[in-house]
Amino acid sequence: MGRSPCCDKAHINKGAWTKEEDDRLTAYIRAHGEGCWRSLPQAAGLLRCGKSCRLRWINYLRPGLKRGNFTEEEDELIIKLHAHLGNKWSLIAGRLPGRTDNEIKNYWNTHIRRKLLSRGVDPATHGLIHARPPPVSNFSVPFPKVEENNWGLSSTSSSSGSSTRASESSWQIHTYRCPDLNLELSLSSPLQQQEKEEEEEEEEEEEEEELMQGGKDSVCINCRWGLQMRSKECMCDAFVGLKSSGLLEYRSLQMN
DNA sequence: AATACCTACAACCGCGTCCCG
DNA sequence: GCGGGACGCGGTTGTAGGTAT
Repeated sequence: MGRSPCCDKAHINKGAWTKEEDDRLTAYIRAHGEGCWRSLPQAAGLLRCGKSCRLRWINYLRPGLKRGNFTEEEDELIIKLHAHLGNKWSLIAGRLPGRTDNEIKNYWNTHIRRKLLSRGVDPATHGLIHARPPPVSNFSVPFPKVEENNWGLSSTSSSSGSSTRASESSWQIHTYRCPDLNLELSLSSPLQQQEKEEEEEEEEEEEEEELMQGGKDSVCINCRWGLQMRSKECMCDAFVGLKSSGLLEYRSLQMN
């Protein structure tokens, strides 16, 4: 059962790469180019798994890689892209020349998460930590009668698995949950649902372009709902942009 | 100086997807 | 259409080096 291992683990090196291994891999790829990672180790005389070679090449040996600290501009770009794309590190890396997905992922988990937390922003959702629930009058959605604590000031330790180390355990992310409701907001008209789906790909590309141009008319959902930011300056740019060219539309509200 | 704890990041693992026969 | 191999991705772990006690 299960897939066969990618290589014979009994006869491969693991752990940190040596200078000699790096040199061998670099020399081989310079001579023969990338490709067929599975057979590369043997051909290059390396006792490594093909995956390991690929990772080493892509993350460290490949020419054109930027090493060293991320700039403030890169930080902000990563935050914007993450708000837009989520944990699609490879897509994010594609927007940052010279940076690798692994590097960005690590940087996110070690630096940017903390940076966002210090701004009062939940790095997982890009929403506010300790945010007050929006005034009920702003909703036309008929929620069930609210019981005590029904906004469910829920405490969850920050999300992403074991990278949330003990040092972060003191952080409690408080998010307001709608009681027993999985409320999915869709911004599309039900009548146009099918067309919309077909257009989504195009729009996504356009949005990405806008994003790259500085988020154009993006306004964060918190501003849209008139929520106060904890810090004085609004960080709309850090959130998924909702186009300010039109009102937030609830034409299609799906309650699951 | 010794030890515990923390941080950063390189590397590994397993799964999903793609491609080809 | 199906199955299997290879690749790519994201999550997770291991560990070296730094800092605090």
